[in-house]
Amino acid sequence: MKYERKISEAVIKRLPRYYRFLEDLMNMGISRVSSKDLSVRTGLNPSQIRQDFYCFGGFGLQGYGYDVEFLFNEIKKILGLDAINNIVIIGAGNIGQALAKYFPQQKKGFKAVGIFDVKPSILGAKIGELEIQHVDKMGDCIRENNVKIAAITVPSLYAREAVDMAIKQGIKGIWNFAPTELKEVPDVVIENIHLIDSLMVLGYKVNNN
Amino acid sequence: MKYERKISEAVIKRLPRYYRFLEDLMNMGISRVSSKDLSVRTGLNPSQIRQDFYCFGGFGLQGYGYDVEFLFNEIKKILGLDAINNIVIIGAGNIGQALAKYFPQQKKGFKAVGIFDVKPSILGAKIGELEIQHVDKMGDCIRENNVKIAAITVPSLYAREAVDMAIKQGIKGIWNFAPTELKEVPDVVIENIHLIDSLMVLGYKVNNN
DNA sequence: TAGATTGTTAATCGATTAACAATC
DNA sequence: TAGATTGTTAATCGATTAACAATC
Repeated sequence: MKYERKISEAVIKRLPRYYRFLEDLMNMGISRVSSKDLSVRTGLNPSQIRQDFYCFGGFGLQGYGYDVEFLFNEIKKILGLDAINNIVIIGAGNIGQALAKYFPQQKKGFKAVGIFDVKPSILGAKIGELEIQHVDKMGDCIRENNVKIAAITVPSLYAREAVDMAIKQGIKGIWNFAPTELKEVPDVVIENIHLIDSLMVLGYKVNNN
Repeated sequence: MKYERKISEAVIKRLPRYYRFLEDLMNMGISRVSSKDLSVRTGLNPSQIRQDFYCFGGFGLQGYGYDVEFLFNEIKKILGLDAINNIVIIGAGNIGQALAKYFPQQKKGFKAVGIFDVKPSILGAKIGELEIQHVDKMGDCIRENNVKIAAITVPSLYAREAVDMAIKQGIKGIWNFAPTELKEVPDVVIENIHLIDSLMVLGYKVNNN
């Protein structure tokens, strides 16, 4: 079965983009799309688009194209967005609070179920629907809500510690916002959002265009 | 001259990482590093590291390695971090406010000099050192501070409009936080931070590990 | 049926890695 | 000088793109 083969990172990274565009098409009432159409809209090569879907067995019909809703739902399933994905946020600073407000109710398949910190002065404060709790309470929250993903929004210096703690409580995915490289841990996946890095790349391009 | 050749995207994206590691080395008082050392620390292949620096003419000494401070400063110059890079933030929602607090005073070479919105109820509010101003004032701010980069943190629906406005006022780089694909504009560089996409990729990996 | 467009293999392209001569 | 490690070219690998037979 095609699913068995390892899907490359490059392909996975394009899936959310397809997903977004297909959602737009659905909202526009378009029910059918060809790889050529999608190419024009996404800027990707039509061969690449077909190749990407082919990794999962292919979702189209020769001579017709792709059914928008069907394709949308297939990608939804692949990305695991048909289930509830609960996340916890470690660190209730600027970014942590912004995330807590951003994922209130299963926004796009993800939902923040807890935000944690250690700073006494902010414990108990309400961020949207959530209350900032002490990290000591995190283990319970993770187990009760079957949480697999933790967003790390603490200062770099404490990132390692926060990650170790999260993994000990059963977390399998780290969404890291600290501008530091976290050491790989077996069976745990790390996805970095290095804002500064991204801004530096942009700065370079602006100055060298 | 080597600088003239087009540097690939992949190389540029690794530069901030080198920069961060070299800063760490400096803080640890380490003055000399080989590509093999850097390889162990960054997880990158030593050949790749040398190849990357070779793109810019090479910064090392045969039989010795690289001088940490020299290399750090060269990368700093390449990334344009030896100058002040002012940015404006369009959209004073959760993310916009978090960014404004994150770049108060030339943090890592970048400085937010203005944050703009249209919502009357929040205009005038202080975010750290900055006051939320109406977007009508943005043009003046961009010219006065020679701003080249705008962070877009408005809802997707208004992203296109915000970008057009920014470009009209002379912006050359768009740091886009709206979960939408912006159409390419000649002479303007776009760098996307698609938080949802990143989280979806993480979710996929967690479920398929 | 004829036309369209996928699924799938093959070719190309670019990025990563290996190798080693140059040289400090 | 001998050892180390870069600069630089060559080989490998993987991702992208092209081509076209299959088939709706």
